[in-house]
Amino acid sequence: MARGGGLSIDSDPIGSFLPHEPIVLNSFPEDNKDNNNSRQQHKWKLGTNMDATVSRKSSPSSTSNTNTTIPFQDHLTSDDKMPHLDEMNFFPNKSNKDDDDDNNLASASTSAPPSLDHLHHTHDHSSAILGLKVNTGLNLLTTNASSDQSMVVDDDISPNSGDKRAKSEMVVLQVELERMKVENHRLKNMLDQVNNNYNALQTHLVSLMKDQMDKEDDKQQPHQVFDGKLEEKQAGNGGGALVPRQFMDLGLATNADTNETSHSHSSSVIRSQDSPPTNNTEVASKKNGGASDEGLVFDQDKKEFGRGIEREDSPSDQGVAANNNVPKFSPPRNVDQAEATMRKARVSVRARSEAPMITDGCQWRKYGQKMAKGNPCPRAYYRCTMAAGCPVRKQVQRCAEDRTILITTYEGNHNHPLPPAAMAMAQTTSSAARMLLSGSMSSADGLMNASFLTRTLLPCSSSMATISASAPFPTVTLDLTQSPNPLQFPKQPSQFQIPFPGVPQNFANSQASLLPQIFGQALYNQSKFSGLQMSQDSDPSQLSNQSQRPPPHLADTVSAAIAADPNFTAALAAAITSIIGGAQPNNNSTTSTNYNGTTSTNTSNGNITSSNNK
DNA sequence: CGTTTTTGACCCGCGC
DNA sequence: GCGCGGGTCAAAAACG
Repeated sequence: MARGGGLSIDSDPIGSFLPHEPIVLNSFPEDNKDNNNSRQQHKWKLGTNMDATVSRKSSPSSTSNTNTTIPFQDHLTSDDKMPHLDEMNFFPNKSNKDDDDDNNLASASTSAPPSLDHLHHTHDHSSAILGLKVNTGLNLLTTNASSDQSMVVDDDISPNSGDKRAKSEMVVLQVELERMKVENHRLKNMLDQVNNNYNALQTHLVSLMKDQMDKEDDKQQPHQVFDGKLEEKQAGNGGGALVPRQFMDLGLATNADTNETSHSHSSSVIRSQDSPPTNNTEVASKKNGGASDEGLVFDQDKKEFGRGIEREDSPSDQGVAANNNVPKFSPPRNVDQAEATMRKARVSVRARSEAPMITDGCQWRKYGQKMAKGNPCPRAYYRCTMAAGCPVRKQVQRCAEDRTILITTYEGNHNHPLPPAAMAMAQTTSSAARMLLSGSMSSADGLMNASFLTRTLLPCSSSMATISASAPFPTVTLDLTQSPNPLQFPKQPSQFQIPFPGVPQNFANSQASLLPQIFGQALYNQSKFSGLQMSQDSDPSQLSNQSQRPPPHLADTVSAAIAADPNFTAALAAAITSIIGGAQPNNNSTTSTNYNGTTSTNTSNGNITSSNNK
């Protein structure tokens, strides 16, 4: 049981909410400890999409679930065969049933798709139509459908018409020709449109696949990550104003890896652009011996586990070090030492749970346990085992004051795709870390963030999030132990207690695993907003003002995710979708903010403390 | 047999 | 320099 206990717990819940990715979720059998899980899932995901597309092409009617997309796929299909207008059968069931359909032509002729149908019929029953036209004059578009059959009969019955009739036919034919020209033009436009859609889709698909590839590359060449950082750092040193800061993005890699859409690029953008600060500047504050094996794979790991430079210089690095960043990196050994003094951002989650660990969707391996000072409960150290060399670690410890409270502290960013459940937590920690980091840029910003957090994210809770940048690591603490408080979540508790099908879980676990989602989203948005604000307003007072009145959309998003939807699954999905769909926050502007090392405390709620030491 | 946990030892940073 | 505390390693044990 204990073996892979994390797994058995992990196999779970959050994932199963996401309707979008049933395959992924189902692919998490409880006992499957295979590290390849996540990768496989993503393969499946991609494969599924591809298959779906193909199947739609081959047999449009075969798709069952994605009804909304079928028509579009059909368009694509038709578009593939562009030339055959007649095959653009928008109403296959009607096809050539004539009469009744013709009755609809008149009214339909004003809209494009029906006109196609119309065209169909004009080809097949031109004679009938002609007969019709003869009797109804030029009133083609309005009442021509009055009695199609009778017209045909008339045509048959009275073949011996005079010249007038022939002239009338000519006129009718001309008119009809004219109309068909218009129809043709319209159809051409439609084709163009469909074609454009198809091309857009194709482009999108290609870009997605390209992103996928890029992610793979990123994994293999994480040095890129440090590019921006170094440059920034050098720039900062050159300016003399910047003190080496400690940045880290928790879970960003996860985002990049798991969010298959436009997200991927954003993560790289963040790393290279905005973050001089952010980045995995996972400080090399660790001991030497720690580096051993894992450090060879990723720079992050080197930074994380080893003294960095030594390992980067080591031949074993060559594979990865082939990239051009190493030269940039090697010079500043001083920088590396300076980094050693920098701190790691951490995200701590407090939740009531009887379980030894909260559910976060990842696989963890315990690698150590220690008695921590001031706490009779031992602190356990876990390492993410979902991928070799994943630098993410977490500490789990029970609260000394209240042993029902489990404190889980995350640090590091995943270097592999994650299942939605894990992504949720990763996103949460990532967002929180980003927020923290952006807050650490300056006391003013930190103030804003702190205030923001409580006022927007947690309007009904004054003590659920704590930002503490105290030594040695800046930490965001998400306190999930109070959510059951009816005063704080007046009507929500039932939602958070929704049992997850097939996943026996206690309430605490639910909280621990779900609430972070909401936090994550809100924090994420908040962080985003923070960056935005910083880019536009540098006046702390304005920032404070901003913090006083959070943007409505933020509150809306959060509250919508939490409360609006009675089905928490949907709410969760919405939250995740929002996260995935949104662009990564761009904290670029914050990089110019000096790290002034001040300590400030926001006592607005008496719970938010943002302090930067050193 | 492979994987995970346990646990003592070790390393490192920090404060005195 | 020394001790303390935090964090990690790695051999041994345990487990499935």
